[in-house]
Amino acid sequence: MIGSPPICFNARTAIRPEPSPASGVERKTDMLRERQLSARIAPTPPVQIGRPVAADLIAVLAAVTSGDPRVLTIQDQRALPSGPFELAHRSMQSGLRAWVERQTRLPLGYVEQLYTFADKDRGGGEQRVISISYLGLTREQPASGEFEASWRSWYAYFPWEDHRVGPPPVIEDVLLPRLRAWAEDSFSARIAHDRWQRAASTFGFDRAWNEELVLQRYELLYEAGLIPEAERDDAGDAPRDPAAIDAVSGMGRAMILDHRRILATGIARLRAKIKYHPVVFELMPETFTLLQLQRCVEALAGRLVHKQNFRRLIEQQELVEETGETSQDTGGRPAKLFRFRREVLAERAIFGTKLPISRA
Amino acid sequence: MIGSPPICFNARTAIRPEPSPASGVERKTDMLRERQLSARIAPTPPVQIGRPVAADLIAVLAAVTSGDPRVLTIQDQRALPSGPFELAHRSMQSGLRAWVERQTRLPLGYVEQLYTFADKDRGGGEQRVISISYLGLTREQPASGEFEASWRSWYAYFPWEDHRVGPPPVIEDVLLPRLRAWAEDSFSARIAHDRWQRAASTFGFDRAWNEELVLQRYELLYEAGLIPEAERDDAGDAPRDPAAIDAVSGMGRAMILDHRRILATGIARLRAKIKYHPVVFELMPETFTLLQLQRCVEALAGRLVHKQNFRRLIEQQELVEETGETSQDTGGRPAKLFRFRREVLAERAIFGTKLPISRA
DNA sequence: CCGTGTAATGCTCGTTTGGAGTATAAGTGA
DNA sequence: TCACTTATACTCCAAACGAGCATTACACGG
Repeated sequence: MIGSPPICFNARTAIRPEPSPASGVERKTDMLRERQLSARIAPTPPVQIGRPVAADLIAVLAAVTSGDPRVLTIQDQRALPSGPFELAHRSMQSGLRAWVERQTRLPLGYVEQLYTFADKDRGGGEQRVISISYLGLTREQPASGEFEASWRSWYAYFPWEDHRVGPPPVIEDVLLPRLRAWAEDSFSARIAHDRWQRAASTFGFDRAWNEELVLQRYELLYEAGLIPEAERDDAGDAPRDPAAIDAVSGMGRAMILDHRRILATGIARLRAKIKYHPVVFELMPETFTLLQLQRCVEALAGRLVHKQNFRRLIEQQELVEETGETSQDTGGRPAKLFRFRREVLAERAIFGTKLPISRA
Repeated sequence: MIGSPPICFNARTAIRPEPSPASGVERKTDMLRERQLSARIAPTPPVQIGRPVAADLIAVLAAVTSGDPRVLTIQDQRALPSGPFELAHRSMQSGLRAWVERQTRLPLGYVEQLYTFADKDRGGGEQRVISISYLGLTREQPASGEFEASWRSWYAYFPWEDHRVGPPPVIEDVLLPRLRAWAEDSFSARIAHDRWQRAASTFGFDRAWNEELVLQRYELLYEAGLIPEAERDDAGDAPRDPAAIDAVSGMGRAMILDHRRILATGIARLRAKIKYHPVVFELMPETFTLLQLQRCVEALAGRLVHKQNFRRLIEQQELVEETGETSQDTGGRPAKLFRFRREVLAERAIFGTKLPISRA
């Protein structure tokens, strides 16, 4: 990547628009700037442009339905939706948004770039593919319907990530012993120690569980050869029968290419984000009870939250306001209905919304 | 929890999690995976490959020399180094690393992807360019020498970001009045209010200064038309005379295209990162005193730190170990020399290195 | 040799957060 | 009516944090 050109640094002049990596939410500003920029004249282009590559977008679209965090999948739930990068749009972000909304009729409340990958030969031959992945949040009842897409709980792909009812048995029953075996199967005691160290710290064998290490855990399992995708790659030839791959007990459902890794990246990002940015509301219906909100957060974080503290936090931050109505769904004292105070998005530049996650 | 944009809370430690798609530090895992993936056979390229585009990499290379945070620039300090994306390397990250090390002879201790941009019309006609930006940290005495590259304090580009000796006068003397004028120059009182609200919160007129909002501040100034680059874009034709652009007092040195924006992204990312990940050490020499370390952090954060608390934090986290030697450079009691305990990188999967930033 | 300047260090304090627990109120359904 | 479920109001406590005071150690200049 990056070429060898001795001293060259391109003197390109065209200006690059693009939505803010920070705000995620596309602002008027961005649009504005983009329009202006595209009207500009590029003064001095003469730069050797890199050789052509192909680019496409991959989306991790998340929603939470009845306490279950879901992700939109295609191809028999083995792939994330993706599409070619088109020039038609002002920015990739708006392009992604338009594309998703057209395909699924779901409004995307929030879009954020995740990561850009470059694989050698994917599409064959000389051409290289660049994949730019995005995380998008949408409301409930996805009603995707249309084509071959379907929503699926992301814990189907990462069974070890759901700690809402305590640590999943699969960790101790399957992962722990296999990771230990992997660690011990090393050339040196040093490597064995390091391996075990990593396993213990990412899975919390020796400390508290950290729900944000989704990607690290996946990568560790991959490296340890416990992930079907890894075996497939190792083989160097066609993947084994999908059914067989899925059959690898306890390791979760496999996906094509590195889609599962991208999904892990998205989950990790989202779990981190909800702690300091009020994005959860993008996943909630217009009005909701505090318990519903809490359940949503718990679904994402994969762990429980202390109810009283959760409420204290939400209230003291004035994130929501009462609608005046109440809901008496789940038998029990009726709960007040709330609505997200969108004003806070403007009020505070960036702030931390915190999540009280139980230690127990 | 939750949320979307702002929720306030005290400027205490606000530890911001991070969109770290991975650890940033390239691990064996990554290499491994990439090799495997490239050997893999794509089962069903579910995706039509997009039309060819050009791609290049842009680097924000940072170092801290004698209390000054520097960035590597080219073209008379008006551009960030960049180069075409080539297929020669296993990954973009390793490509970037190799390229930089070859060009500058600087070892990159840490590399992290920042953001990927896509422009319409840049290289002319049909072809579109994708720019993938990276943040790289390197040791002191950059000794770039070689070609037209030079290190430059990043506060030359963002004069309002250095609060180490208190808020820079430029904020109250220049920015505040101009932003107020911009806010008032709106169609509606509502817009005026929103504009002022944003200005006040990002620049801390009505609350504490938040050093992480580098990008938001830059974008705000851009939107307000106070940034030379914006005028240039607005003009719709060739940029004005560079000297004239730089002359815009108080607004910092301009750069080509949106390089300054990318730099802002890098600074913001770094300021956030040092609070929960021990990356500062990548900028330090092999051995150092705690005061030097503190100065480095202060240079990056653009604000002072409480010395005693800083030490307490560093020690209790066992990030460093004594070398046994002392340094008696700056007249005063000789300071013990320390060395970073690299083991911690392996010990803890991710942990928080916290920084005690003074409120005063 | 003493006084002064500059840092390094050690310790204390009071406040703020954040995790947890207890108690009580207010509905539904059997 | 009771049994059950959830909403809500408070209280406690300990760790984390921001700040300040006091003391120790050197270099240097008279």
